[in-house]
This record gives sequence, structure tokens and C-alpha cells, in this order.
Amino acid sequence: MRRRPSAPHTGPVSDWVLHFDLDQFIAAVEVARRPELHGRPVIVGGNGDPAERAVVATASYEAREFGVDSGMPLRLAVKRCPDAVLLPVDAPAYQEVSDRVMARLREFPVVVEVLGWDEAFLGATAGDPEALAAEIRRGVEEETGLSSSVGIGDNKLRAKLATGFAKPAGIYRLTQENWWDVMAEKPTDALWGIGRKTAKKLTEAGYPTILDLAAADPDALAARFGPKLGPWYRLLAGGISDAEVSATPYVPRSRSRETTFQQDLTDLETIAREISALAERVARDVAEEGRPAARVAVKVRFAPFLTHTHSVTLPAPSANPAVIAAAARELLGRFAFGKPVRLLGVRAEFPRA
DNA sequence: TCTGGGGTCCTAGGACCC
DNA sequence: TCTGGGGTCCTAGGACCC
Repeated sequence: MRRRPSAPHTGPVSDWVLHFDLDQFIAAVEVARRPELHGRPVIVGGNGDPAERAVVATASYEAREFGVDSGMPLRLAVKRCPDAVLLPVDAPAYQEVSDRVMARLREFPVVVEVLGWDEAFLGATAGDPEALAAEIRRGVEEETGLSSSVGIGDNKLRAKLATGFAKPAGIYRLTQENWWDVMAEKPTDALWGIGRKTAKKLTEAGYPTILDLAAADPDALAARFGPKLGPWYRLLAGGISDAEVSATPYVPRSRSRETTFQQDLTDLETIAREISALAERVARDVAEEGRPAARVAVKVRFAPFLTHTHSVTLPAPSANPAVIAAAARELLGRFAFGKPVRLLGVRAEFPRA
């Protein structure tokens, strides 16, 4: 790597964003408590029944060799890798391990912004970020036995993308300095925030690669993709994002519960009963939040896979379970129940700040 | 690909108001 | 109705992420 002639290190040392990410987290937790699974293909998803309507939560690297990956229907995963050990999702177990990992991260001189069970941004001031990353990897491994990877960047976007090059069990640095060498020719869905659908549209618009997108006219992008999204895509392509890592506790905007039924529902009374049950669970979650809900939404997914939602703003924000349930039942009446129902959901939204 | 569950944010059209 | 020009709220849907 090309380095600037080093000035004496008197000024402020560099600010870095580290992206910490546990390797094959869910599968790793399962293997850790069942050592006999070590080295075997492991698939975690649903309740562990390959016949059920469910998807893969995480596959071990051994299973990924067979083309199994997160989000894949369990049925297909098992077909691709018939010898895999299939395990049910045990969310409380993962939460507990995650809490220990995050607690360990906070013992380092970094600002910790938790992103999920297995990820966090770390804001750090370090002269040698690779050395810090290595220390962090070692610390977490000693504490939990889990392997991790660390991306180092000059902002969140680059740190996050760097992790992809670090995996598994590695460290990688992605900054302004090597951004174009590494990213210019990649398709736009290599960016964090652009998925398959948008990448396809971008290609159709004449921007197949990250370099193409970075050179695009922001006004043209705004006209085609919206006033905010269009210009934002161009910033992403340049590797630009805010660097601020914040430890501010997360405040949820909504709470929701939904269920996919193993057999489609057709009976209206059953549907109404299920909605009431979901509304009750959401009402409990809202009560736990200690803040009233401002809106209630009901989601219905009809066979084969047609999703509709209806929502309503409550006359006044309310945490009253009866109010939330009544709103959900009223919303249910707005759907046309011509087709079998495979999913029902209820969501409560908190007032916008 | 017979495709979970829990979230976030953006868009666009219509209503409504001044 | 040969019917402007904002601003804001509400709502449904879409895309993305873990």
C-alpha cells in the first residue's frame, strides 16, 4: 500500500470506523454447544422441520459449499444438502451470546453501535486500526469461542463493505485510497443499500457498474429513482456516507407480529381469531415499550404470494390493548377475502418524533 | 425459490388547507 | 369550471437489511 511520507505523529490520530461481524453466527452458536457438529454442514431455520414453510436463518460454511444460503426455503436447502444437520431457530440463545459479545466489545476503547445480533459498528481513534481489530477479534474469541471478521473503513459504508472482503476470520481495510481499485468494476448491488431489483433498474438506465453510477448525473437519477434515492445511490457509489458511530440507545419506530400458516386459511372466523391473537401480542409489546401507538396496520398475504396492507391513524395515540385490537379487526374488514390466506400480520407504529 | 419474521426508509397520489 | 401554487397529512406499496 502506498503511504504518505510519514509526518511526525503529533496531530490528532486518525478516526476509524470498524465493522465487527461474527462469522456464520447462528450456526456457530449451535456448533459451540454441540461440538460433535464441528466440520459438518449445519442449517438453522424454522422449527427444524424440512417440510415446513420456513427459510434458512444461517448455514455453516460447510453447508454453503452445497449452495445453501440465508433466506433460502428450507425445503430447497435440504434438497441441495441432504446430509446437513437441520436445527430449529433458538432466538433466546442467540440473544444471550450476542449480549456477551457486545459487552466484550464495550470493554475496548471504542464507541459501539449495535446493528443486530451479530454486527456492530465501532468508532475508534487508533494509530494502527489493524492492530486494534486483531485485539478485538482475539478478545471476543477468548470470551465466547466465536470467530469474527472486522472491516476497517474511513466511514460506515466502507467499513461495512470491507467486512465482506475480510470474511472469514479476517481483517480488511477499505478507504478512499483503494475504493476505486476494489469497487469500480463491481455491479451496483455490491453496495450496502442497493439490492437486486434496483441494480437491475440501474443497469437498464445505463449504470451497470459502481463507476458508472458514481459518474451519473444526480438530476437524471433523481428523475428516475426519486428525489432522495437517486442522489443517494450516487453517493453510495462514491463510497460516501456519514462516519458518525453512535452508541445512542435504539428507539423503535414500530412493533409487529406476523405468522405464516403452514396451511392456508380460508375460514373468516379463523382469520378473525388469528388477527385478534396477533393484535394482543402487539399490544403487549407496545405496553412494554411504554409509549402509545399512533397507527395500526394489518397485513394479509394471499396465496400464492400477494401481499396487501391496510392501516389507520388512531384518533389519538393509545397503548390500550382494546383500542389496538379493535383497530386491527376494523382493518380486517377492508380486505377482499377471495383467496386463501397464507400470512397475517399486525403492526403498531409509534408517533414520529 | 412455493418463498420467515422483524424491522427501516422512501415514493407517489389524493385529500385538504390557505 | 379552459380549473394556481404551495404545504402537509394520510395511505398503500416497494425495496432493502439482518
